This record gives sequence, structure tokens and C-alpha cells, in this order.
Amino acid sequence: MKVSPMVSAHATTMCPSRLVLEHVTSRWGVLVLIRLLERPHRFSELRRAIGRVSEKMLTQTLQTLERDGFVHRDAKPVIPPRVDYSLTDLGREAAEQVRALALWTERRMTDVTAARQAYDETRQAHDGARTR
Amino acid sequence: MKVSPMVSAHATTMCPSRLVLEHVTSRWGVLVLIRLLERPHRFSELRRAIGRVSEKMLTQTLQTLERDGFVHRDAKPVIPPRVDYSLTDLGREAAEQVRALALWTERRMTDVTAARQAYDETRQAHDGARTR
DNA sequence: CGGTATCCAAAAGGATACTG
DNA sequence: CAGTATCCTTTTGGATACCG
Repeated sequence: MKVSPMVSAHATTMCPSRLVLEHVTSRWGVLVLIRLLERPHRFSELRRAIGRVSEKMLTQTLQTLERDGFVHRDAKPVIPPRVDYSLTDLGREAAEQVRALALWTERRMTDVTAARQAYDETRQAHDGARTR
Repeated sequence: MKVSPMVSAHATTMCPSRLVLEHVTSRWGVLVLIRLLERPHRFSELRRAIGRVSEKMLTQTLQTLERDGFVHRDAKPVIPPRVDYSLTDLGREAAEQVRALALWTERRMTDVTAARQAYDETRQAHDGARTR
């Protein structure tokens, strides 16, 4: 049934914590952790809250985070199915660090944008035209 | 001449800070920032220190981090060429956060490993055989 | 040495259809 | 609703060859 990629390749040559770091900082991992830090969410709530994430990627991300022990999955045996996702204690620690980094990034965005403009302008100068 | 990908797609539909976050948490971005936190490095020093990174990926990573204003590139006009990379103040802040997250991940690896075993075992139980 | 350019294999990830 | 399975496109990233 195949559980999930999210960087499974090179796994043999990499240090194991590197993989975990990639799980929590992956495109969807970050967004899921931050949402769950706020409160538990159902599958489709997460999907809507994040927006533009395919079912496949959300499922994959949640399974990976669950397997790593960051997310708790509570599947109620009702019809229609209802599954709630929440953070474990370990997951909360991870989520808080990730959120801190995300917030820092937002705070510093103006510096980054300025740096990019400077970089692009000096480049354009000596590149001459032909940048099309 | 094309500067660099490192997640450039969907760029139009994503919030800009998300991109920066991906730059600093990317596979090679993390390793570069942590090495440079220690001290400045030449291109080939970084390559050796990190190990198993292709020239292409290292170049791309450094260019992206330079453009974002995290890394300073000092190319000495000598022959043979000598280029030193170091962190800017902004880069040092980023690197410290990233390192904190990386260290946290290492500290918690035993918990993660245990969680994975538990996950895999309960799965295997009700999956029966056929897991090959 | 420190790159750039090109080609190609592998992986990520979206769309769709289907299921319990 | 909450997935799983399949197909197919986009992106990533290594190998190689060449340049200032």
C-alpha cells in the first residue's frame, strides 16, 4: 500500500535526523503543523484551511507526520467517516519551532526583498541587455 | 543565464515568505548555513565539508542564499580564482534558527524512532502479510 | 579554482476515478 | 467524508563537458 515518500530517496546515505527535518519543513508539513498548533482539525478542514493542496499530498503529509510521532490521528467509526488530527506533545514542540522560523521569515521579508532588488540590479547592470 | 530554481514553481500562487523559508530549509540550504555559522568557507571547502553535493546544487544554493541576502560572496580577482562565502547579519539570524531546529530534531530522534516502530508494528499487525 | 551549460534519470506532486 | 490507486506532467538534481 505504500505509505509515503516526502523525500525517501538517498535515505540510505543521509543522516536520519535530516529526513525528519525535511518532514517538518516540507511545503505542506509546515502548513499542517502551524494549523494544528491552533487547534485540532478534520481532514477536510485542513484541506480548506491550507487551500490548493491535493488530497494526495495532504494524506501523504499527515501519514508521514503521524508515523514520526508528531500528529495524532483519531478516526471515529461513524458514517460518514470523521477523522480528527491533532498534535502530540512532540509535534507541538516541532510546530512551535517551525512557526518561530516562519514568523521570523515574515518579519524579515522586507530585508530579503531589498537584498534581492540590489542583487538583481547589480546583475542587470553588467549583464547589459539580452536579459529578455 | 538563469539564476536558480530551489522551488521557483507555483511562485505566483504562493506567499513570498514561503519561498524564503524553503530556501533556508532546503536540503543543501540547511547544511550550508550551518557550516557558514561556524566560519567563512571557500567554495571547495564547503563542497568537501558537506560531502556528496554536486557543484551544480552547491552553486545554485549559494546563489539563492546570496540573492536573499543571507550569504555574502567575496570573489577575489586572483588566479587561480578564490571565492569566500560568509553569512550576513540577516543570514546569521536565519542560520541560528535553522540550527536550533536541526539540533532539536537530533535530540528528539529517539522519540521519533520509537514512534515509527510503534506505527509500523500496529500497521503490520492488521495488514496481515503481503507487506513484502 | 569556481563556476556555467546541457542532457538525462528520478522524484515530487496534481487530476481523476474509484471505494468503504 | 476520508481516503486509495493510477496516470501523467513538472521539477529536482546528478553527470558530464567546457570556460575564464
